[in-house]
Order: sequence, then C-alpha cells, then structure tokens
Amino acid sequence: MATQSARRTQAERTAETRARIMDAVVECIADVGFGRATASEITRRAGVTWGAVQHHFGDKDGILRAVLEDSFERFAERLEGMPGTGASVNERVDAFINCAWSHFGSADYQSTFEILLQVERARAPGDLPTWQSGMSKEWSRIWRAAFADARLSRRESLALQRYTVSVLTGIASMRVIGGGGQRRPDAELDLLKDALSRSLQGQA
Amino acid sequence: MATQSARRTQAERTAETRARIMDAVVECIADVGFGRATASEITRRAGVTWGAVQHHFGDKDGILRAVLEDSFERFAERLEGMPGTGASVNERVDAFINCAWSHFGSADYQSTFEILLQVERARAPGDLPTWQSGMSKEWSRIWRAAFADARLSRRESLALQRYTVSVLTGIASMRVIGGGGQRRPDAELDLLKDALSRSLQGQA
DNA sequence: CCGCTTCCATAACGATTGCAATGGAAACCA
DNA sequence: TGGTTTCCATTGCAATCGTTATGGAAGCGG
Repeated sequence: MATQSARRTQAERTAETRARIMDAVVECIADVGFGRATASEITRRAGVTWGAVQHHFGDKDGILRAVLEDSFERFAERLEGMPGTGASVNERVDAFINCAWSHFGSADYQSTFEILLQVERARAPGDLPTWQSGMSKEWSRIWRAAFADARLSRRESLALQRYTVSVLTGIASMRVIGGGGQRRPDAELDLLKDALSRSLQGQA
Repeated sequence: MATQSARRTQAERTAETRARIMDAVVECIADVGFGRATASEITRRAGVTWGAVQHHFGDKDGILRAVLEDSFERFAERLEGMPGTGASVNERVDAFINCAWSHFGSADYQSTFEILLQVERARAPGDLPTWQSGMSKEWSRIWRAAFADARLSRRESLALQRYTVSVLTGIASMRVIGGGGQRRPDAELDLLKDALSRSLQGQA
C-alpha cells in the first residue's frame, strides 16, 4: 500500500510531514501533558527526526506557535457557518454555543490550551497576548454578525463575549484539572445559553 | 536586625523555612511561569539551598503538592465564614461569589492553577483527580450549608456547583491566556451571580 | 541526464535538570 | 552539659533537555 511514496511531489512531502509533526505534538500533549512532551517524544510519535522539525518549524517554539495558529484558524472556519439574523435569538445562541463548544470541548483543544498557557507565560511583556492577536478579532467579528440585532451597548456586548469565552474556557479547564470529565457538560452549557438569550433580549 | 535568629525554636525554624520555600514557588511561577520555575530558581528566591527543600518536601513534586494543599486549605478556611440561611438568597450569593473570587482572582491562585494543571497531567490513571481529592468535598459541604433552603434536586444542585466552579476557573484562566486582565471582571461575576440567584430561587 | 534546491537523518554538543550522599551546625532532652 | 535528633548547606552525578553542524537522498528545472 502507498508505495507511491517513492513518487511524491515536494509539496506533498512537506504537507504530510508538517501535518504528522503537528498531529504528534497535539497527541503527545494530550497523552502525557505539556511537561513531558519533549522533543524526542514528539519526533518518536511523528516517526521523523528532529531535523525534519528543524527544517519546517525552526525550533520548538516554532511548532507550538504553528499548532496554535492552526487551532485558531480551524476555530474561525468553524464559526463562519453561523446562522444570520434570520433565526430567533434562542436558536442562534444555541447554534453558536454548540459550535463553539465543539471546539473548546474537543480533545485537541485540551492540548492547545496547555500550549496557550505555556506560550503566554513566556511572552515578552511588550507583545500582544496570544489569544488577542490570534483569535479575539475573528471571534468578535463573528459574534457581532450573529447578534447584530441585539440592543446592547458596546460595553455590554463585550462583557457578554468575555463571559462566554470565560465559561467555555472554564468548562474546558475543569475537564483537565477535574479529571474524569468525560461527561458532556450539557447542564453547564444550558446555563450559559440561558444567560446569553436573556441578556441578548434585554431582559434584565 | 533580627539577630534573634541565633535563638529560635525548631518549630519556628521549620515553619519559616517551609513558608519561604512555598512562597518562593508561588512567586517564581507567577513571575516566570511553571516551565521556568526550576529548582535552582526556587532556591535562589527562597534564599535556601536544595538541601532544605529536600529535607522538608522530599522532592520537587512534594513542594508542588504542599502548595496545592495549602491553597485548598486556605480556600476552605475563607469559605467558612459564609452567612447562613438568615440572609436573603441574593445576599448569600453575592457574599459567596465575592468570597470565592477573592480566592480564584488572587495572584497566588494563578500559580496554583498552573501547578494544578501540571500535577494533574502527571497523575496516575488510578488516582483521584487533585481537585476532587483536595477540594471538592469541602466546597460541596459549604455550598450546601449556604444554600440549604434552595428547592433543587441533587442533580440540579451539582450542576449549579459545577457551573460556578467552571465560571470562576474560566475567568481566572482568561486572565492568564488573555494577558492584560488586570481589570476586575465585575461584569462577568455579576452575570454569574444573576444565574445563581435565579436558579436557586427556582425561576426557570 | 545533470546541476540545484528542498527536505530530512545522524551525531555530536553545552547547558540544566532533579536527586543522592555526606557533613556539620543548631536545637532539644536528660 | 553531653548525647541525640532535627535541620540544612555542599558537592558531585547521571540523565535529559533543546540545539547546532554536517551529510546525503529525493524531487525539480533545464
């Protein structure tokens, strides 16, 4: 099978190697945690050597940043298909949260989250926070598009957005530190949806 | 000054050395992040040598666990002084969340949280999750004492508790990965309080 | 078919890590 | 006051980390 590997274009080889390395990083962190996701462990899982990593990503921080950007990108793509102002507020909230949770609740995001924490703590004081530079703008744009008809001040809207992100992040975090959170946090998500629907409809 | 140090009881020496080491761990993680909180950096900040750490805590994991336990303990103590069922639900919710946030929002908790993530990922599959073994019981007991009069099923009560912890954890997490969160998240906390008050009073 | 570039494996390197072993000073107990 | 225990500094070590330098194989353009 796949003995075509003797005949592949450079672009194909590059794409596959990059994907294998990035997948290995995510899988490795998910399995043994960030602290034990060493360079040798990553290369072992990816089935490549460190030379390959060096060629494509430069150094270890390079892979981590690439994984983060990839995660942000796929999240933004996922959010694109949100229903417009045609549907009811409740329906839009439901779709939005479900979609967002399909990202925050994914196994991959647990790894991304650990990378995010680690990279963020190593950030130079002058640089923009990783979340803000990578995700905040997309998130905010899509949010405004989905809930453009809500009668909220800019301040109120931002607070709601921050609350949403915080809750999703928190539920995801608890799955890590709380351990056995294989259970789907439907109750928590429902509480979040209620709060959103109520606030977006101006019910103080 | 403090040349009294030539005359101190063993218990005093022990207490001070332990406190200095644990404080150094927290301070170190808060400053440079868990990844760079190495043994030498910790001992440098504490003004002791590794021998002292080894004597009191055994190994590095020992310090981390001690810091976690200490954090849990102080949190439980803080929660003890909650008003009983005399006050109104709104007042109790307000006091409870303010008190809980004074823990989750503290600078120390950021370090604790990073330790928690790291230790949890290194946990053996059979062991209890750190949060559950260290904090869940106390939390649940105090919660039930504070809101004993709420007409909620056990399932609903647990969901509310989990939601509360998730939101607080999430807000705290966003301060780390979002960077500039020196701002007090009053708006988010208000949204949480509203959800709690409403649910505890049975307003579907 | 052949130079050239891209891609990746191999094999070292220096720096750090956390830990074990030993020794001595201070505090306690009699 | 002398023996014992507690406390902690020192030193050395094995392991491992991430990185760099170099060489060769695979695809590409002429």
